[in-house]
Amino acid sequence: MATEVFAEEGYSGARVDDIAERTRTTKRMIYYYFGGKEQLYLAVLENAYRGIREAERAIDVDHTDPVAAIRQLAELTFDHHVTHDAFIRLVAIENIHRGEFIRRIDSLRTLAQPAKTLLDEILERGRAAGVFRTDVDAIDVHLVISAYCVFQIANQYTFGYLFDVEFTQPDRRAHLRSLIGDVVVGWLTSAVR
Amino acid sequence: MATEVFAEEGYSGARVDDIAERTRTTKRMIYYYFGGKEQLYLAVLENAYRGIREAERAIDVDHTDPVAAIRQLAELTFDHHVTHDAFIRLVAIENIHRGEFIRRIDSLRTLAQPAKTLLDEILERGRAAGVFRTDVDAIDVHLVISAYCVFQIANQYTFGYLFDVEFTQPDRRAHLRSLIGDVVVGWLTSAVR
DNA sequence: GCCACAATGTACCAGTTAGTACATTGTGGC
DNA sequence: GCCACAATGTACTAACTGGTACATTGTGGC
Repeated sequence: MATEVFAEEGYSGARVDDIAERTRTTKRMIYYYFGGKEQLYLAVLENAYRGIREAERAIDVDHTDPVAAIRQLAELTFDHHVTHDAFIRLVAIENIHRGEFIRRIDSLRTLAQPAKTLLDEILERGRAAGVFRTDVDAIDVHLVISAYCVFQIANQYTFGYLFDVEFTQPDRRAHLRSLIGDVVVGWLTSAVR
Repeated sequence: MATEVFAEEGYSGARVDDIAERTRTTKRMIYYYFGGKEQLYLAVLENAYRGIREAERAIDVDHTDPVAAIRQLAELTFDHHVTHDAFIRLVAIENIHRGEFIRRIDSLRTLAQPAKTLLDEILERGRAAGVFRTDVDAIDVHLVISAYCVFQIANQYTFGYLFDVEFTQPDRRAHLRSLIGDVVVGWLTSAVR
């Protein structure tokens, strides 16, 4: 699929002929239906984000206990990233291009809301129960969780090589998974200095 | 410089002619001294890592208080990443290539040690003082800090666009900077569940 | 001054690649 | 069966790009 080729090779590295061959169509068809390489990439990017947000909406955390809920959210987000590495590669590529393509896809902005709403709700419950610190908002938490989950996939090669960590080994992965839960719970339940 | 061109355009996106022009030499010279595009990229990568590790060694945290020390380390690492975004872009590119180039530069592995040693020492002091949790090692902490600091630069365009966050705005940056300190301190000083 | 060789300039090539012109084939409506 | 037009196949090109052949110039040693 075109997604894989772009995720694998980057925008300039991806070859339209290559994509045509792998999708068992012809380059002629790609130009007929998409218009050009750039539009194809835009379609791939939009499609990837749409798919990921769809999957994200399935993340349902229905604990009454906000501490358990936030831990579960962190760990499910972790799992989610592990199973969508092509998407993460695509996002990395898009950031190399300073987001010049994604900025042209207006429809994606609204897709980010569900994640934020769920977090808002958990945080609010935790604050009301007096177990969460009060100087943290949903974006902060989402940033911390995303950063960790994305990094652990996106930068596994350089970090793994330099610090001799095998990110894909099951034991290691289980450790990494519980780690982000510990980090977020420990942080949110600590006192405001 | 060649570093900038690779950081800006990626490996396949970078043009040898372009690099030649910007360095005010000729393509001929690049082939004469480096041998080819790939060797030039390897030299750029090695050079970038060497520079960053050099700068990292200057991060000196000499508090007796391990809590203050770890916060300072997190915040200095944050500053460090803010000022070295070309390096971060290069690392992102290298990870897109699954680290195939960096793996050929043996000399880089040993450079990662100082960061780990410093962390080991702070953690040890904190555990001895009974203020840090005991189920965390230096790599864990380094991973959490790196993930956050790298992400906040590397993914600023997509995350910023989707969640409407302006990462470069001074107020925002100050908030992000203290945030990683809060996260790490809150986490490390929390109880092991 | 001259030699050996390092450093550099010039012009080029062979392979690749996004994109297209043009011809041909399918197909749904009547 | 035939028309209009959508869908597809074929063959091409113009521009680019990494890499090189060959000629020329600088330079340190004697």
